[in-house]
Amino acid sequence: MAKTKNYRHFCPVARSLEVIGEKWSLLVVRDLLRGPQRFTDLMKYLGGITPKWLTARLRELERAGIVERESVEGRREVRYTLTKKGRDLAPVVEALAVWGIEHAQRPPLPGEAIYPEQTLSAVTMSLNSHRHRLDEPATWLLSFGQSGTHILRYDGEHWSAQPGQAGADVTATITPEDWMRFLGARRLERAALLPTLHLEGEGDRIAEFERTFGIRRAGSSAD
Amino acid sequence: MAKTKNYRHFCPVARSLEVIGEKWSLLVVRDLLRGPQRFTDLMKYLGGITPKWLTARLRELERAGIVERESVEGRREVRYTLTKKGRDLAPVVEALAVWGIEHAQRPPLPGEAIYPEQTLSAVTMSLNSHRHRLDEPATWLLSFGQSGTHILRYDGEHWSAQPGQAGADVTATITPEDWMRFLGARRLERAALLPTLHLEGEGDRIAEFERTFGIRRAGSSAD
DNA sequence: CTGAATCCGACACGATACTG
DNA sequence: CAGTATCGTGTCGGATTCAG
Repeated sequence: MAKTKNYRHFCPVARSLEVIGEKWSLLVVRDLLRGPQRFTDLMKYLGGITPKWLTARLRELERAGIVERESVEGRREVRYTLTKKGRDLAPVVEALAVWGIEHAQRPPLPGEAIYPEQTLSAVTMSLNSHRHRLDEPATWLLSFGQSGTHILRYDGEHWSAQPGQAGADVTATITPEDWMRFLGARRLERAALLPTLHLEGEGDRIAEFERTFGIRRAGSSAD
Repeated sequence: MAKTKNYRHFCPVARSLEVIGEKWSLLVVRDLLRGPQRFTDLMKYLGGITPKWLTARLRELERAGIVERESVEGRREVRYTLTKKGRDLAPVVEALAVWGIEHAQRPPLPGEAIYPEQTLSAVTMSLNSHRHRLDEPATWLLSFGQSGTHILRYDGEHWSAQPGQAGADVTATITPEDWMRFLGARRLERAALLPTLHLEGEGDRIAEFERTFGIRRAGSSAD
């Protein structure tokens, strides 16, 4: 890494890119931002990386003080965690997610790795970044069948997402594939895909959900 | 580009990196964020890029709708400008600059390309990002000898920088090299480098300047 | 002097297989 | 589960050349 990806600029942007500009590096950080992960978890989320390169990236990130490697006592497991330096990369990942949602979306490709937690994390980043507000706190449950359930929550100020279940104001039941297709669509096409979400809840709470995802209203949407 | 830097994830972060994750791409955007530039301007600021790769990156960024190429009527000059899609990358560059200032700084290497405008742009990003405030608006003049003069301005809310001269509250006269060394130093070492700045102005305005650059006070500094 | 194109070598990376 | 090893390909740097 130090060889070719060396800009020799006295510029913090160039310096940052020298550290985390290699292929896969920022995606490793993206996945570790959701919490500690094991080697095979990362392999799964990064779908397509070879073990050789994941090892290489993790070693580099470790040397750079971004990632910490913790061996679980007695077990063969290794947990990778972000240090503070690593967590401080959150704004970078967030900015990339926001830009990607606004300017680089496309429908999912056939056979593409599909992990709802990644998209939900991106959706919350975008909503927080655009300061999207509701009139009151809300809890939305997204049920992806055997791919698990996730909660998208607005606490009156910030948005957050986590795997799990809870009493929800709105429940969406949808396959991961259809969810991706919905997110990958532009506003006008989303209305047509709305039935695939099978929304349940009170009428005005459903309307909030739809507005948040850009149905029938411009501006302040997760696009 | 489309070959190896293709993640096949349905994730906006991965999508963004597919578009602007190649070497040099974001640095081209960094320099165009300060305004339109010609091919040779970019060559200069990117110190080290080969014309072949600058051409390649500009073509890719053009195809991606991030950069626009404008031929100046009658002349051979070509001006490269950012589109809205390109300007929307500002938060990404900003986040990288902030992280780089906080976690990847180092003193300038000998023979390293030195362009004060790049560092000033990064400094304003960092100050704005940390919401660094002064009690009143301020205009600071940085005179780099034959490398030109630059103005760092606080309008009571935001920080900005531009090349040029103006009546200033504080004037610093310093070589670009010493300025880089100052910025590359950690807080404790900066105090020692302070004399190289040759600050002029009223006592309390100078104190503001010093506080902003982390002298004698922790927190809310450009570090 | 500006805005490129061309050839070549180094190494970053992908695909596949294998191991403690 | 958490990696190594081997081999082929693509990306990039360096030097040179070229047309307005």
